Amino acid sequence: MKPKAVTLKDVAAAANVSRATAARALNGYGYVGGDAAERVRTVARELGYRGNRIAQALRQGELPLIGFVPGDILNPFFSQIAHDLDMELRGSRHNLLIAASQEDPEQERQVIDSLRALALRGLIIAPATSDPNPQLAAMLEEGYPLVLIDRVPEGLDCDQITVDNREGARNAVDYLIRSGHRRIALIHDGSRIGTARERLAGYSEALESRGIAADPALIAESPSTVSHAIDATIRLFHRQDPPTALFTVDSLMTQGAMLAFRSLGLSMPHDVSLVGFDDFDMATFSDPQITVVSQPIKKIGPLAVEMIMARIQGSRAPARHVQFPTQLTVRGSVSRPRSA
Amino acid sequence: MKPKAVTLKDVAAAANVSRATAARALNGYGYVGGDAAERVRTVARELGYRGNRIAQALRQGELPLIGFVPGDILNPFFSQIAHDLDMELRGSRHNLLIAASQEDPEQERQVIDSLRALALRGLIIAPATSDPNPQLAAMLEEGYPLVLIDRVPEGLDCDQITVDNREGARNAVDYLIRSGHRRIALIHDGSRIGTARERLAGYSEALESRGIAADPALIAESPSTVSHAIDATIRLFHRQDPPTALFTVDSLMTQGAMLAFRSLGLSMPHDVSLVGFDDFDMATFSDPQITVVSQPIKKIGPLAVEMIMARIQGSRAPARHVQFPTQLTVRGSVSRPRSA
DNA sequence: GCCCCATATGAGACCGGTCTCACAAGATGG
DNA sequence: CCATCTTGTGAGACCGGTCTCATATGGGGC
Repeated sequence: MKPKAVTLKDVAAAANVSRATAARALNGYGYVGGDAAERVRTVARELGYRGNRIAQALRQGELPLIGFVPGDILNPFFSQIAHDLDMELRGSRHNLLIAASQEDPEQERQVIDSLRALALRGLIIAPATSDPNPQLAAMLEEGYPLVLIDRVPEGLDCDQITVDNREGARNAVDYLIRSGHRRIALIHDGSRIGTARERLAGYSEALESRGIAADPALIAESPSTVSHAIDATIRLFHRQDPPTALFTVDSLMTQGAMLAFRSLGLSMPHDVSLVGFDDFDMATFSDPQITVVSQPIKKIGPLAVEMIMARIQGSRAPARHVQFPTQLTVRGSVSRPRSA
Repeated sequence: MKPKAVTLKDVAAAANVSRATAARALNGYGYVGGDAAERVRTVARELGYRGNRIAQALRQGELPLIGFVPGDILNPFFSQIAHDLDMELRGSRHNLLIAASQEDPEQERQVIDSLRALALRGLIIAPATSDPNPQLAAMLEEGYPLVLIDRVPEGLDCDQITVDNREGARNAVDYLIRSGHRRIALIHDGSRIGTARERLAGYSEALESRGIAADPALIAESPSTVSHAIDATIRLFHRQDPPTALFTVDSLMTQGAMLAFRSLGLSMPHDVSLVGFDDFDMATFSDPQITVVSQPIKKIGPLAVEMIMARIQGSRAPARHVQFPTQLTVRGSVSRPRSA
């Protein structure tokens, strides 16, 4: 009941050699006699010797671990990325430590601190806010391997992978306009999360470039949850002069809008058109299927691993800023407005 | 560019005390003079001293890490659990290492091996198969803290959390029978995964207890992916004498069935009834919403943490086998068969 | 036969902490 | 005033590896 793991010393003793020789035999470096090596390997197998990575790490400085700090693993966007990181990292014999920030800056700070104490080789983070972040700045300064995904704090020149939120939103809204809509509503969380801000900006740009005055009454702010989004949608469409189309800035809100339309008895695309940012499974399960701005999620994980590995291997290259374009995935939730 | 983390030695030197005293001051044990302690703490703060958990772990044997080996994090079932584990573990100042087995026994073996080398404090595993598992048996034998969830290898008396798959399936099928169905199809993956087998058993029992002969032609086997399930469903309903109801053993298959029905032009519940095992978001987004057997997913994570922590704290109590009951969540996807 | 070098091996430093133990003071007390 | 106890502190062992360096041995070249 006291497992007492087999150590190198045990193996060395059993094979009648010194720890140094045993280590050489097992790790295959330096000079080792053929039969000594043989003996050590046999004994190690028999004893069930299993190296202690902690000791190795202590000597060499780091554990083969990469940390990932998503906003929330429950979000399919992040669980896809977590999955890809896990797969990709396995190829480099690293393991993945996941600790969600719950989209809370303070929790994020603590989580990062606790991960750093573990002497991970690097961290992949989706920062909870786009406010300047001294903690990350300090790590970057120290040369700590760091890759930011999805969102980026202001003024931090760090390896990062984002998508072109502004353009994606602009395209989506422009598509609605080209379909004949003029009264296009928007739901966003007024959050610190930069992505939402950029999507809002894209919305405004699209309207402006087509000479449509933005109506502040059509812009709703709501926390990013399905139920809040339902409320926000209902409020928007309960007006005497309701919008003919809606653009939602994330998939949770899109789901909320779908449910709200159902309860309002509005049918898509006949009564109302909908475009959401971010693709999600349900978008293809509803009837009609939902037109969305899709992001190349599957490219993010592998690229993040590539970036962090480069840093771990000591690359001092200037920070890479990769911004993926989005793509408008046209499905069935948009048509010309009835009245138009 | 060579961060050269601040070590205890640096702090001790700067505070003009020995490492021993510095350690005592920082960790608050043993005797330390008031002003020495003060000095050490101040210096530590100024230098940005951050303990090295690896060194601590080497001395004390383990890192404050728990490993989690799910089948696949993309599966919402597992991402919910991962999320709960992460949250729950934070309370005990532990971090979560996630490495998916991809439902592959060989990969599982390797993953567990690589996690063990990291000297984690314990492992929470959803075994990929229910075949006897010597690796896990050996770990158990050694007294390694281990908690199994969702599935359990044969002949392993280990802390475990499962749900009553057989009863859940029996209830679901019985519900269909009580709704007047006689020709009830089943799609399962013929997998080694025990849960699927138990659900199949529940299906058979329900039929038998109502005196309905099971028709092998109504039992389809398909890998557990949406697209395979679509094919399987189509094959089942292309028969000259199609079933009037379908029971699917997991949420991916349920989704596949929904899509297949749509493409076949069958409308639920009018043309066909559907009950799925495992609740999922989309089940409430479709029209009609899907009747499912739901599992108390949110209870699993917290309980798993409780169990593993007890083992880590040295509990030698007999293995706990917790089996949660399931609940039939009746929604709108079942009605009396047309013909009946 | 002598020197040099390649090969094989062990001793021991080291990584950064924790912790035991010995020891030096000052306080207590009889 | 000496013995004893309480404090405060440092030296150094230790965790389990890695790795440098010194040493031992044997073969080849001259």
